[in-house]
Amino acid sequence: MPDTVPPPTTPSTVRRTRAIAPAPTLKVACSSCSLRELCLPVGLPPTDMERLDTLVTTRRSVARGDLLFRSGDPFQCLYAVRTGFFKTCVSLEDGRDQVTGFQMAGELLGLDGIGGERHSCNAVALEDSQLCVIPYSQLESLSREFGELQRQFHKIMSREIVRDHGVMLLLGSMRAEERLAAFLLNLTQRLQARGFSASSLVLRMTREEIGSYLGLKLETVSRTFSKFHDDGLLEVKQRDIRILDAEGLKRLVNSARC
Amino acid sequence: MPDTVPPPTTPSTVRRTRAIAPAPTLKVACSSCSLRELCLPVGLPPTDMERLDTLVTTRRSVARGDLLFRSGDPFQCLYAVRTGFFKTCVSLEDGRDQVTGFQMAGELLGLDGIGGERHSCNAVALEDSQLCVIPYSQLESLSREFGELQRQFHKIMSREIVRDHGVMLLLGSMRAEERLAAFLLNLTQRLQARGFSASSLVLRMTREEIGSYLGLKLETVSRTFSKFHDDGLLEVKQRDIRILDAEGLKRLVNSARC
DNA sequence: CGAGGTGTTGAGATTTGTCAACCTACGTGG
DNA sequence: CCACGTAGGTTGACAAATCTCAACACCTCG
Repeated sequence: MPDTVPPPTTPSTVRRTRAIAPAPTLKVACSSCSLRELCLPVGLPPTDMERLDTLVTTRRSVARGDLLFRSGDPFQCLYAVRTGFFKTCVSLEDGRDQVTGFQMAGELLGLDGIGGERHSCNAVALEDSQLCVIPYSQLESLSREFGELQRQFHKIMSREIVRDHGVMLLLGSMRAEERLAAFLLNLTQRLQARGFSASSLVLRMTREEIGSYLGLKLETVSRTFSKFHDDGLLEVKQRDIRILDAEGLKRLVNSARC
Repeated sequence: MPDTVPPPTTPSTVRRTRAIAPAPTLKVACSSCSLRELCLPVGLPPTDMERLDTLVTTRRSVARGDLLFRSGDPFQCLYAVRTGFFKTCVSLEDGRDQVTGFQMAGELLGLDGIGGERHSCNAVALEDSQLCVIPYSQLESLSREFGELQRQFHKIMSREIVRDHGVMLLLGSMRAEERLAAFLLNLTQRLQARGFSASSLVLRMTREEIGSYLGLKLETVSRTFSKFHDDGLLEVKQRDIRILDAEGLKRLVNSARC
């Protein structure tokens, strides 16, 4: 039974293989992880944290372009991004698909799989990445023991729902410029929380992937970038973005149609 | 402290008051509820079910047009729809808002509130409704005791996430006809699971609310209904819909752009 | 150095939105 | 019980946003 990690028997499935360090089984410890304030352990008391260290013991590396899991795979683990960057996407039979999110360090992947015991989306690494593996059944039992962990996990799921509602609002009632502005502000805010600059960023995804996430065609995304540039809001050099007028972007999102 | 039922002190807040039975505190029991196979208790063993009866002890009535909770309200309880129909919506400062879902019997409301300890959307009754009140902190402790309940609750949250991803797909990559077709098929499927006809339904929401959910203007929704009628897919008489060609609707959704 | 993936830009087509007029059904109050 | 007012629904004509198709530029990687 192909149960756990889908066997990369055919090296041809690995795109752009650039000799990723062979899955190091390093000592992992949430309690000493620099991401602990952005990840599952947020705010846990020391005792809970120690037990979490016993839960999260393995890592997994995924090379850029490779899948962490795909829709239909049996669900067993959640993953916390340690380094790197992911996208998740769902697809329709006819080939169309929709990027449902981009995940960076400290964010969880795989919550979609709990309900149906199979993953319902694809998770693709947009750069070489490392993840902490969280066996779900162990998380279940540990969170029966530790109320704070349970609560924290529920909060993470709830916030994912709220985030999704925000995306629906964006897709359902914003125009192209507002969508892109909201997207950039969201990205910089999350990057800033991770210690990066609030005003310059490197996009890890293509225009097409941004477009898919925002419900726009890649050309519209590209044009909107150009417009932002012409309006003095951004400096755009391919995937390098420098935000010149964050307030201007915020105004675009909020006071859209007065 | 206004803890449980918010005091309907000002009768003026109640629109269209048509003398709803004054919040009956009936004996409530999940174990004997006809909705148990569609609601939180799905698949729980008898012992867990009994304990659930001690958790869900109160009901709440909401008249058509009234709010169950609104964005910003402190979060304390989840709600299971017993009878009636709800919409949830999020709004932007500038007045625009987005319907994020429609909930019918057996479905849960309030999951958005766990993450921020406040509700992040409005829940509005689209018809006179009754709900079971599920105090969240008690659900937490009970689900630490009963693994099956914990797992069931996680599944419900996960499925909500998957549902939201489906809506993103709809909003991000489908055209008006596909969106409406997908919406109608989803509604009838859920109604059918509740013992209603698969081919005729009464919409509980306005064209504008459908439009908000689907990211379309009400005129577009109306025109699309008319087109479906002209194409022999539906019979439309205001809110009464009869589906004449379910296969045709499915074809619209799946094989959209060949 | 060349190839292929990615990004930009233009012109025209298409879909959806906007505004306005009008119709319909329902609930309220006379 | 009927008339009327109003919210909700339909339809038309036109405007605007976005998509489509196409050409071309750029950049990275082998």
